[in-house]
Amino acid sequence: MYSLEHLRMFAETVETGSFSACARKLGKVQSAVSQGIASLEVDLDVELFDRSTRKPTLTAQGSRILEFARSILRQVDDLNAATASIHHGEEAEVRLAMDSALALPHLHRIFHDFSERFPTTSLDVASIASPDIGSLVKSGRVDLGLIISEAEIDNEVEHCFIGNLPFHAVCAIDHPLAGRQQLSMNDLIPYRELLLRGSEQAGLDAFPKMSTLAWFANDYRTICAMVIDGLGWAYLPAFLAEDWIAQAKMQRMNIRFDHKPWSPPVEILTAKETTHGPATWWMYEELKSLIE
Amino acid sequence: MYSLEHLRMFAETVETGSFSACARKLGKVQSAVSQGIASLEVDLDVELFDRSTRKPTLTAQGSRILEFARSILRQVDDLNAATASIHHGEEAEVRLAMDSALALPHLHRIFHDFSERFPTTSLDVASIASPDIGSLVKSGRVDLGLIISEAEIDNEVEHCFIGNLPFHAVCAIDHPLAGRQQLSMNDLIPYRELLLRGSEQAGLDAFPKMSTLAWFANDYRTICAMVIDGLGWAYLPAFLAEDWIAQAKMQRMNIRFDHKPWSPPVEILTAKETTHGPATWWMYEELKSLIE
DNA sequence: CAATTACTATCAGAAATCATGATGATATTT
DNA sequence: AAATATCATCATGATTTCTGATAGTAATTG
Repeated sequence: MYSLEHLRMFAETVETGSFSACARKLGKVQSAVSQGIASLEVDLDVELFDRSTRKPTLTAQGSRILEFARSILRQVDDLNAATASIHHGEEAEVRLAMDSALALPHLHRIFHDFSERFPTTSLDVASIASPDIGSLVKSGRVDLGLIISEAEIDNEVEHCFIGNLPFHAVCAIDHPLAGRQQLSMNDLIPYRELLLRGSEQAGLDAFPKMSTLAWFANDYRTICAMVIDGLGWAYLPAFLAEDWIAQAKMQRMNIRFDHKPWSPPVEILTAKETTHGPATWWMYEELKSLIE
Repeated sequence: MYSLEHLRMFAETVETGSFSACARKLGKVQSAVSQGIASLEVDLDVELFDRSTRKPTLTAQGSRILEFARSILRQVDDLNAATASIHHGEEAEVRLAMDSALALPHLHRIFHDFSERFPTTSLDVASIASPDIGSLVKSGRVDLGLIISEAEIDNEVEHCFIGNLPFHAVCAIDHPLAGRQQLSMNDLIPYRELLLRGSEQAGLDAFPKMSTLAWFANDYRTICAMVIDGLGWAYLPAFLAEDWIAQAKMQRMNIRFDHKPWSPPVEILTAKETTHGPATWWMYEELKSLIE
């Protein structure tokens, strides 16, 4: 039966172009490679190289086998990377629950870096409304939570303030409130407000309800779509709203009591008294720089 | 260094639940498996099984490694399938050039069957206008050609007639010719006709040019889009046109001299005096039944 | 409860595999 | 023409793997 060493010899010979060079590279003797390839050829009953020329050249069949051999060796590298990862105490998986309002462009940069730094650790991202995330962290079903803070602080989980996320009040371009200047709270009351609400603690809303009539969704993308459809007005994360404002799909509202964009605090949640591995820790540190 | 046998032992032990069962299945002795797994654990420096219980149970680390091991073994199976394929004389690749007018639904069934019967042989499908295919077959750049016949027969390639493909004359729903009854050839002349034309032999058109003004494309999908856009009328394969007619994007023209759908012959081309492998041969046979 | 069965770990020797270094043949470079 | 580099082959030694025996342990059975 052929072994991984045989496949490695084969691939390396193709790479370097000669048995001798392959042997040097793999720290073996030339005859070892020569015999190794020969025995691989016997095992597979396939002639891999044409030895009639100066340097052994791949046969058509050999190049077909080569693809498979390389593929196997890549997987072996992955396996070795995984064991190295285990030795460094890295987790098999990092589970992150985050509010969809926080899907900032910079987040994708962080995810990308994560994939390079911890290639064998998988990342499980759940997009969940902020109010629901605390209990997930508390129960250990996720490692990290990324939320827009609630009014009260839950002492059973660790909080880390990382900045404020500006929100804009927006409505559709043809909404009755669209053109109006200096809106007061009273002006808003008659119009439907679209709010984020978690599924678990229905009463605990992160945002103040201003209008008498409110509709709820548990995802900012849904709210976004509803605003564009003219179903109501809402506070949306500035980075989300600005895209749509630029496309003239929605419009910022001119509200008298919003001198500056309303910017609720953003926090990372972790369970207390839990030991996290380096990947979770790394992610935690990176998320601290999520906002600007 | 661990070997494929080690990985196989590991995977099989997990599968069967015990070292002994694994040994029976792999035709070894129990102690060989016991030692094999132990040496794998030393090589990786990872404890794969928890031996404290009755039957060895995977550790968390073990299950992480297992995924990689299984993946490697799957690839090894693929490599072995490829060598078996080589031994059966199967080709690494079958190259098919076909007219886009012949992308019948049944063709996908044939491709699917091909992938199951020749899993390690790849298929290269080029969508090329019929007039250009002959020379590709002749020069050996493709193994099989699937064309709508030209008037004259090229004696340097092998022809196999497999049926007739009905064409409908169609135009856009709002085209001037759309509603008219009993169109004669003279009625068509003033309106732009959209024709298929190959890039190589520009003069050799498979279809008669009726209108004074004609536009050309080398792909029926393009012509389809042009008809829908109202750029002209065309003969389209019935199976293609019917989809769009059902969606009221185009309309069949009522032409006096077309009592029945115009149905040019369809042929398979192969190079003369070439030896093809079983995969090409199989494809050839299947394509014979392409047209019902 | 004792006997049986099925399992794993360990060990020493046999068997197989693999690596080494030397040698000869051939092709390329100097 | 000499020097250099390559590959195949071979006998030997090193290493790994397999085997069969033995012993210990947990579950099952009568």
